[in-house]
Amino acid sequence: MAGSSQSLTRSPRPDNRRELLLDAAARLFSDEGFHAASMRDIAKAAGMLSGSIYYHFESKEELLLAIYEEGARRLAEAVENAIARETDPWARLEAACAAHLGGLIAHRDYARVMIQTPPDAGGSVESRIRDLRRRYEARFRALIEALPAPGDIDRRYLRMLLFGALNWSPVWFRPERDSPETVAKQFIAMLRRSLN
Amino acid sequence: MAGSSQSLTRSPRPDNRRELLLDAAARLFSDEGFHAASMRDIAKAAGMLSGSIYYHFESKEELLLAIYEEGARRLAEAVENAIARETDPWARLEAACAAHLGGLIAHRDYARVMIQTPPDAGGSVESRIRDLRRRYEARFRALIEALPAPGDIDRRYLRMLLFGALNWSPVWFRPERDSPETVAKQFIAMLRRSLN
Amino acid sequence: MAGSSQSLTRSPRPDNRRELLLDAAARLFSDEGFHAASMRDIAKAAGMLSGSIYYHFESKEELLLAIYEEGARRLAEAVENAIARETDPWARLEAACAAHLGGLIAHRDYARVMIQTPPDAGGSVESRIRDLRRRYEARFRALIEALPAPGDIDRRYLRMLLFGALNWSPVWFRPERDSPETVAKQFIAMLRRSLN
Amino acid sequence: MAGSSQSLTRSPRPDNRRELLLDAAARLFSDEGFHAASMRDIAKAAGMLSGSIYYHFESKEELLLAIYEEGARRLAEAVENAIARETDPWARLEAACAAHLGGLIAHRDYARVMIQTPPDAGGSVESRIRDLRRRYEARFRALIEALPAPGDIDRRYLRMLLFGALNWSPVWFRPERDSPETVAKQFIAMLRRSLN
DNA sequence: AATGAATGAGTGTTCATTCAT
DNA sequence: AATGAATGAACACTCATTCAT
Repeated sequence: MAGSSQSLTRSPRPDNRRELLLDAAARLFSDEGFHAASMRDIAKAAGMLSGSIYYHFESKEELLLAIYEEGARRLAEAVENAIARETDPWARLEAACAAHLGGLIAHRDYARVMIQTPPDAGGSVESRIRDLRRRYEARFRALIEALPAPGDIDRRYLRMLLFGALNWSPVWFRPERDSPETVAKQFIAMLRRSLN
Repeated sequence: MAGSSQSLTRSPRPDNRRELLLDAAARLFSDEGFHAASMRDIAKAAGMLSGSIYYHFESKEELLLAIYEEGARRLAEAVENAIARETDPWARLEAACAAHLGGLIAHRDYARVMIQTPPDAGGSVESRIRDLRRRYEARFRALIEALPAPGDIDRRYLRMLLFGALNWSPVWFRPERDSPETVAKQFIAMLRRSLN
Repeated sequence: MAGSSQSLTRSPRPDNRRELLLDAAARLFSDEGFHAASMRDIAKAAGMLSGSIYYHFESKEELLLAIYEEGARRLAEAVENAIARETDPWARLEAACAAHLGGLIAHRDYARVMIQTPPDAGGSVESRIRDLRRRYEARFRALIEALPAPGDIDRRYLRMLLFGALNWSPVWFRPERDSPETVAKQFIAMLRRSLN
Repeated sequence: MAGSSQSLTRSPRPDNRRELLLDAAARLFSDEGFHAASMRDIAKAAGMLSGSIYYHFESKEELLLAIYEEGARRLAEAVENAIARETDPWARLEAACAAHLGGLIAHRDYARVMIQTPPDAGGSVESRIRDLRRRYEARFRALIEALPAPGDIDRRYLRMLLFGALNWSPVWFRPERDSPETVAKQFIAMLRRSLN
């Protein structure tokens, strides 16, 4: 009785400490890089001491992995929702690009961690991160495969051109200047013509 | 006989220690990142002790800057030579791209350090690095400005598309599979059509 | 029995780690000088590792400052108590000198750090140390100002004579040979006559 | 023939490099302390590289010893000349004090190194430094012993009072404000009265 | 008489991590 | 769920010193 009433009155927020920590880490990882951001700084930004992080995460690398997972989940969800509304292959690709770019604004820190983290970083969680990356990119790969009529253009280089541009966008994208839809429309417009 | 010939070919370390150090640092910075690569590791890779580095470079950041400078110098030289041979704006841009991609193969570590180093990293040498980056990118900016007939495509997004693809290329470019000339030709072909 | 008494006397390190560290640092700073004493040595003398110091003190200089503060606090307290018991200006000055010399015995290491640390040492904590020094010396300055009848003697040089002797005393003072009261009485006797 | 003519034309300055080095070291030792002053800094201040010092001095400690010796020599010479002109014991002591204080101005860096160097610093040259110090102080000890009529004042404390004041004088002595003769006259005036 | 280049131990400090409480 | 306190290895960097030239 006492126990149940206690569990009802206490802690109005279930596990928001983990989220807080994730947000703080995402910001520091994306701003300063994985190695330059210290557990102390992350803890301080989340309002706790560095040792306390280890109640929520086993290690710094697991923290990175969790951010990567969360970032991939959010971006994938946005892309999924966007392409579900379109049927034309080019429209689907453009919607995916717009959703990806939109995700960079909405989830800036998580997205930048995803993109900046080199494929060989992360030590013990390296393979799991590579998996997430591959799975996320697979969506775009499929969307490009679904395009009609390659013509004399190698589909692979088309993919690399688009991938590169999307992944590099955090460097130059400014929400106050660029809109995800406009950028996506322009990118697709340039490439679309090359396949007709 | 052996003695005299030896005295001619002697001097096992004339003045190439600085270069050796630069090469080792470039490899480690590009493989593991600036912060993850330690001065001890760099020194060991160059066959000396960590303290000895400081005879040649004032700090780790100065080492990074030196690599950046050398990388920018080599890539710029390659690009300069390439575009000097062409007059047509599109041909010049394609030659520049091929030279840039070729430089990624010839000077892989230096080039990757240049590209991976985020614009806000580097502490005290940050501004000098940003300068080098800007100067190198200015070449491509000029080449794109020189293109005829923008049409309904925003030149800025064309530049971002190409920049992104070029800068991302170290991630996917494999010399045994991709040739700089082929990639450049395909990239330019895709974009050229969009402006006619 | 043994168990319960043990649980009462337990806690081998309650919160005296900071004090322990301060004592160790004071001894090493006073014996070898600020620069010659290493954080590793200080830590070892306090029974911990060098990194552990930084949980208690932000830097070596903050450690110096803390010692200086503690030393100044103890000496000032002793002097304050001593002069409070006297009303005659000369008796007050003599009591202050005796208390100062007595403090050199009771808090030898702290006092020697105070006196040996040159006014221009200490880097970032320099100004705070200078402040402490000035405040401590102000007591003696005031006591000397309160003396009657300067005569043809410049009060400033009287102060310098006494200051110098007091500050130099750690060099020659030996508790087994000199008593604070005797030394103070002799010093004051010599100077008192010069003002009548 | 070639040799002798060479030795005549070359090097118009016989061994001024050693002096230059000594001056530079004295300044740095006195300004920053023995441990804080590095051989690199000393060398740079003397216009050479750190390794070159070792042609002139066997070690950093030998450099310290040399400065101490030179300082003691200069001060002793000044004191000797000064007391030779006086016959009255008090006049001789006052002349010695004035000469000592005058030496602090004329040979500021050397004198400060002498006074600031704690008796236990210097490692292998420690005993030789202690010797020099003792020998210098012996002069003053003898001058005080030569004073007439101790009265009820312990001669030892008179010596400590004067020694302390003289040794502490670098802390407060400012040539633009204090003259060696005035300070010496005032100091001696205060003490003289106490022995009559 | 001095240099260029290096050494290896040492500096103060920070790191991710642990663990009893 | 988090803290206070510590660990031990690592960090970038500096040190006095050496030595072939």
